[in-house]
Amino acid sequence: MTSKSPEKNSPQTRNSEATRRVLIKAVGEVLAEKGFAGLGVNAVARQANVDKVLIYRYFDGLPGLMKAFGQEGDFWPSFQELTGGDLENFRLLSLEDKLISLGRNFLKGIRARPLTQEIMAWETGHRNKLTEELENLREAQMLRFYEEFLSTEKTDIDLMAVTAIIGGGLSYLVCRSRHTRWYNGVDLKDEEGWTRIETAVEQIIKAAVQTK
Amino acid sequence: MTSKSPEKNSPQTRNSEATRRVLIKAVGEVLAEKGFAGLGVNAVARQANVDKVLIYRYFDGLPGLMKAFGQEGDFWPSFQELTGGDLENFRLLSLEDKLISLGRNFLKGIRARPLTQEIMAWETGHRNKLTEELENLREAQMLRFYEEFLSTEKTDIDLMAVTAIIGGGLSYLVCRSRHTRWYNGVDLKDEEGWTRIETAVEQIIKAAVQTK
DNA sequence: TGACAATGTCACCAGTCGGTGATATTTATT
DNA sequence: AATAAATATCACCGACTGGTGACATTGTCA
Repeated sequence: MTSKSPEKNSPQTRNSEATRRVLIKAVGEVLAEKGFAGLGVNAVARQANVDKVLIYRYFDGLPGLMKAFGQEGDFWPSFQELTGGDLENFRLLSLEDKLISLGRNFLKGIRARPLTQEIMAWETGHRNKLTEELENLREAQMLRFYEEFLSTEKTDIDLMAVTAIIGGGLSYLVCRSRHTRWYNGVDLKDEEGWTRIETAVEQIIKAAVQTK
Repeated sequence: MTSKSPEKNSPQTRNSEATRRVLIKAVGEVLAEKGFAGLGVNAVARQANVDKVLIYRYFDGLPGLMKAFGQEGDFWPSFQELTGGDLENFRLLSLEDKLISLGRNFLKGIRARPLTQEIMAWETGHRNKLTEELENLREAQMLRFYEEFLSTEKTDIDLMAVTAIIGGGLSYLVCRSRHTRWYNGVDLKDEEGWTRIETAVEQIIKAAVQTK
């Protein structure tokens, strides 16, 4: 066996599949550390300890790498999370209880995903392969959820529009809470503020559903 | 030799106050054209047709200039706008009608302010002198509005939290609509989608207020 | 063994960024 | 008119960016 001669610099793994994975992982790391603004070929390559030219070779540039990253991750609360774990049981709940559970679990799910928050925040102002990917995932999942659990419900209100406002509001507040304490007199840095929000969501849903 | 490019270049106004104004105006222009990501000393100075060193001299750097910009503009819907014009008349409305009017006018107000949208979108993910300034303005205004028109109302629901969710939701959807068509099955690029949202807000408010 | 593609490293490009020190020009004061 | 202060311009710095072509190393197959 030839001398490995690794003393020079990096361990040149010579394994394209592994390198791909390292690069994809590095995207998440850079995103977590520097945020979207710091995400570039140089930063990612540095983080992966790999030459940046490989990003072009393997992913045809940063957009391609971002798309690959988007397809790998656990970015949105799953049906399991949204329903509280038991899909069949969830199906038997009243509309009111379904929506309350959905709201509460959605909030919990995105609050537990800082990376998703970063992406959502960026998504509000920009568009790229990653945000596109994530957007498609979310939209498809939301519509599937609606089909699966809500489409048979009889109601006078525009369920999709109402959940859009509430879901958007929760996303907005969660994103803002990362850098801003107060919104409309609610303390987003304190757990008490979030219970206020959660209670308000419940009140809204209860009231809206009763409207027949 | 001396071949000084005579009037090829700027009219060196020699008027610091005017230069200040030109720079502040340039911030808005760059923001409108390139967005926050393209906002830097070089870009602003280029837009203002002024040397960038003046940004440091007059505003002690970009943050100071951004703060000055934040104090100049018309970024948030005024009380006039939010109440529909007639403050005294507004005061006589029922809580339900007050909130519906507030929601509708708030939506209208921010949809008409692309610069505010850009700032809000940025604010979701970052923090700087400008977003701080705007944040303070908004928070103060919202609390003043509450004091002035809503604090005397008797209700079982958490008015501030509910309006935080709805206001946040509307802000989120407006910001997203600039780059994304669909959210939760609602078409944000079509006026019909916005009437759905507006109707949903009304329904939510009506229902929530009835809860006694 | 030799040939060759796959894989990884390196050096360099032109462009932009924020920032600064030196200098030129105008205006106000004496 | 002489001088000093205010105002604006210019040239340059080091650091970083996205991107590319040339080169070195490895593994595989004939």
